[in-house]
Amino acid sequence: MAATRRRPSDTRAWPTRERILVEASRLFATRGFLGTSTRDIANAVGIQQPSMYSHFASKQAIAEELLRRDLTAGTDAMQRIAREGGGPGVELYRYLIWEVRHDLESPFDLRSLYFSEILQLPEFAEGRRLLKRYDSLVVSFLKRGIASGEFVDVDPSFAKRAIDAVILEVIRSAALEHRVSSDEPDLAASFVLRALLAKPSRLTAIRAAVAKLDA
Amino acid sequence: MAATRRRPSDTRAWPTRERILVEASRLFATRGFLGTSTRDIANAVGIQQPSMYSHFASKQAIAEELLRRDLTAGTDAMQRIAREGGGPGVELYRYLIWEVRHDLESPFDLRSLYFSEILQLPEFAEGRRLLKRYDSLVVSFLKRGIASGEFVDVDPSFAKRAIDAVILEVIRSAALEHRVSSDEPDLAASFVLRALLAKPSRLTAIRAAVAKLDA
DNA sequence: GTCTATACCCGGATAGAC
DNA sequence: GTCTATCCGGGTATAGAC
Repeated sequence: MAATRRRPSDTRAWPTRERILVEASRLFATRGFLGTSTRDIANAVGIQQPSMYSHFASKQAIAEELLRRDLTAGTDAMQRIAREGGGPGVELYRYLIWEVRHDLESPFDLRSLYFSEILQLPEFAEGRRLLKRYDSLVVSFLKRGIASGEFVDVDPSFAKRAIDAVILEVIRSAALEHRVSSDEPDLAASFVLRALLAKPSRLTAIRAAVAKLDA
Repeated sequence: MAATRRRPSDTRAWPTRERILVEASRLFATRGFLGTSTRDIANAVGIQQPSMYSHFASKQAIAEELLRRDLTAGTDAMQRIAREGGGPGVELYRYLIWEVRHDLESPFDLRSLYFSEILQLPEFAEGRRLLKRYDSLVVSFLKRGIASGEFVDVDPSFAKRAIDAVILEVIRSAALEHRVSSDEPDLAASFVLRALLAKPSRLTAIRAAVAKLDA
């Protein structure tokens, strides 16, 4: 069971603006958006606190950019995988693998932004809009799987929430334990598919089909 | 699909100490522990900020009491259900129903304390200890289910994390949407059991057995 | 683009009157 | 047990030199 260290990237050579995004996302994840000060971020980056304002107009602008990048990447991946086809089971499995891998490899750690209620603050209207678009993509995808009979007949909104929850937990424990087993993406995707497939025994065939597609 | 409003309880007659715990848990959930000020809590309770210190020595002491109450209740319920028997499937289903109902009916909202990393702060050693005890109870229970063949052969630690994630998500969206469908406990328990049962078709029988036990 | 200096408000916590 | 008054450190953000 191979283990990969999370975010091994040496960010010292990165542009300051990128390093602010990376360190801010880490601090937001552990201390919350409201619990993170601009001084904390500046300290982690290694600059003085006011220097941040050459790159971002406010602390909120940092969170907004993180949300925008993450949500457009997720939406793009969903759409690409749906275009490539294979049926609901294969597509959901591929998407889950992509999402978990993406989250584990990303230098950004965004769980706090989705989990806490800061998205409900009036200032975060744009992030809310992007999130809604992404949510309805996933729900309509689950609906197709249920209608086709490949997924069990569960409330698609509930299923979407359960999927998000499992993904978030994988990211959370990866950050907490600093190292994460490399089969975490498959563990998560398999857990979700077993819960959703009308015939869970199809999981083996789906895994094989995806391995072929990605080869 | 009946809907129950969350926490309808009129807390105005409660002792101040209890009201502090209730309002603090709500604020911690939405703004984080670090993002919540003692003034926020006092305002929500309707007292002046320094009056809180007649009831708790510090903001941290409030969080500690919330953790202690929640973790001892969960551990007690797990142990009671395990004593009453019925086999891994039945016991896990019962426990999940209990947990989700308990969380939805509780006046306290503790997700931020478990989700964020404040538990990692050195000050929260007692909470960490209680959480570890609870976690190992759940894991050893899952191990028995796997050994007996009733659950599929998954990493029990991963399964525990996935279970926690689904429960947390149910609480989260209940708080977010202010009302929650009364079959949410069954949706969550069924999702988890489908993912874990070697024969997901046993779910119907398990549900029936539990209905009989609880009648 | 980064620095120092600074404005100004909000944070947790204590003292002491009632 | 609750109040007012207060301490002081830390919060976001801006001004202006280099």
